[in-house]
Amino acid sequence: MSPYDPSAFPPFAVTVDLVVLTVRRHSLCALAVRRGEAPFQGRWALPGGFVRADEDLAMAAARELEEETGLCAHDPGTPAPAPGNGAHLEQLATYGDPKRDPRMRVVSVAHLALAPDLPAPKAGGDAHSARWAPVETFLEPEDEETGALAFDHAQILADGVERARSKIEYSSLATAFCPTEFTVGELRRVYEAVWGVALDPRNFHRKVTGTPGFLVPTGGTTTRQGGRPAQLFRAGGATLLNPPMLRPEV
Amino acid sequence: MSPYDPSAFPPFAVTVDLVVLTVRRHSLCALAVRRGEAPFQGRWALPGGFVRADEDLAMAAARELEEETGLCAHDPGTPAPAPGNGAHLEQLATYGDPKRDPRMRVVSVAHLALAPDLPAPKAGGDAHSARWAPVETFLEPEDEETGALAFDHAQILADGVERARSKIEYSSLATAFCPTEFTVGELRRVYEAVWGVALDPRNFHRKVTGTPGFLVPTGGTTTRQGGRPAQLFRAGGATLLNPPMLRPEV
DNA sequence: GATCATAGTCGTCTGCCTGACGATAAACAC
DNA sequence: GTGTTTATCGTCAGGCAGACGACTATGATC
Repeated sequence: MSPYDPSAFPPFAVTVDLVVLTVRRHSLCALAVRRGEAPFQGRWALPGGFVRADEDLAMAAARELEEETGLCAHDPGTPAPAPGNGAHLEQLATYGDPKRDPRMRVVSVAHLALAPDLPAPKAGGDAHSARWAPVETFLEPEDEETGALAFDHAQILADGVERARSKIEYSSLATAFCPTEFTVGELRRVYEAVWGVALDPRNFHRKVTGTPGFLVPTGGTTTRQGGRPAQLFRAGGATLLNPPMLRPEV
Repeated sequence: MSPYDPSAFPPFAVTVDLVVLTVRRHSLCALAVRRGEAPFQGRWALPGGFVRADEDLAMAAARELEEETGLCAHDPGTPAPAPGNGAHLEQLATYGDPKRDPRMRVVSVAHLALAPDLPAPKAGGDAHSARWAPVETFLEPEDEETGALAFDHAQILADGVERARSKIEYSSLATAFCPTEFTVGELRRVYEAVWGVALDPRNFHRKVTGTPGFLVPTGGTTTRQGGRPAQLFRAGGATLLNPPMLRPEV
């Protein structure tokens, strides 16, 4: 058989699913929407939807992200085009188990989005409601009310969280969780929330301010955390952290 | 519109494409097949094919890999089930530009395979011939005879090479390029070929033998490289290298 | 068989980075 | 003012990497 005979290929649906992460109240939170229809009706799921016929995968992910959160995605590498409401968006992995959707063959291209803390989420079209919750809520569903995520979304979320946890080690990705201007302490609390550990403020300060191009001071200061006023920084041009930030053992 | 209405989704074809890498004669080589039909007839391309209706993505990639090379893929994390002809296989990324295939909407889930040096490749079903060539041959197509890869395969190959280059820094992945038993020098030549740099033999030896669980001596020695006989090792259980192997600055 | 070339292996030294932690500074609450 | 909180600077010891010397064990060559 010719592998490109248009009449011979099996029919697939292609969707994008989003792992949208943010840091709220010192914990790493993910966005979930409640499913309004079968299967898994009433269960929580990752936001997502079909890729349209004329749409790139990244475009589809950015569109879904905007529909669900109002965030404007920007490609990694380029500085945020719309300061304040931009989000980091990157492809995560693709999930295509034949049985992952009971109705039909669906291949889902999962994307990972990282955003600063946001106002209350707005529900998307196919969801009765949406909410932020700590990732453990979905990954260790002890909570009777929440339950496990629909489809294979728990696996997708776990993969997205793991990607975020490892990528902030060697890149400036953690700044995607911060507003345009932020203090060293705020950035440290991002690392602490994502990794679930406590970091030494003095060593962290030395590391991030000593890495050329990582942080650029804006000149301003803030006292919004209480205590002594802290310098404000913006993310510098450096995207790779070399040597990396070391994640403490366990 | 309901995002899961089966009558509403646009038709997609889903393929897997393979970036198969090996180290031959001190250089990093990729497998390419010559296209036997339009479009890009006669041009070199990455091996690949359609995902079947009842097939997982990883299964499809493993099947294509076996068809093209005879290699038996094994999941990362588990030791090679078939010593000598096993290959590391992992998902790379998914490419879905609407115009990437001029005939129809094709989403390709690219996979990365790493294999020890192999005998001459055998041609797959849809290819007139297949060959190994240094990755630069395809990425910097100065060679008139070879030309650029078909479709977006140059980008896929570049992404696969970059994945391999970065992943051997912090994992034991480089052993996937080696036969079951290998010497420290052979492993070092893998790093040198993949990174295109020269490494200090003494510091490299100290690093790999000093990392617990990375290498386990088999007791044997070999002299196949000439010079003093070298100890033979197998890959140990450790899959992560902490601290990582440092890639020298360009 | 002596010499040479090649590769492998063990050590040494120096500089950089990290982790642990003391000390000081600048705000706010009372 | 005193206490609390957070930010920032400094010091010190240990670990690791880069540079490189030294020695070992083989095959090739004369």
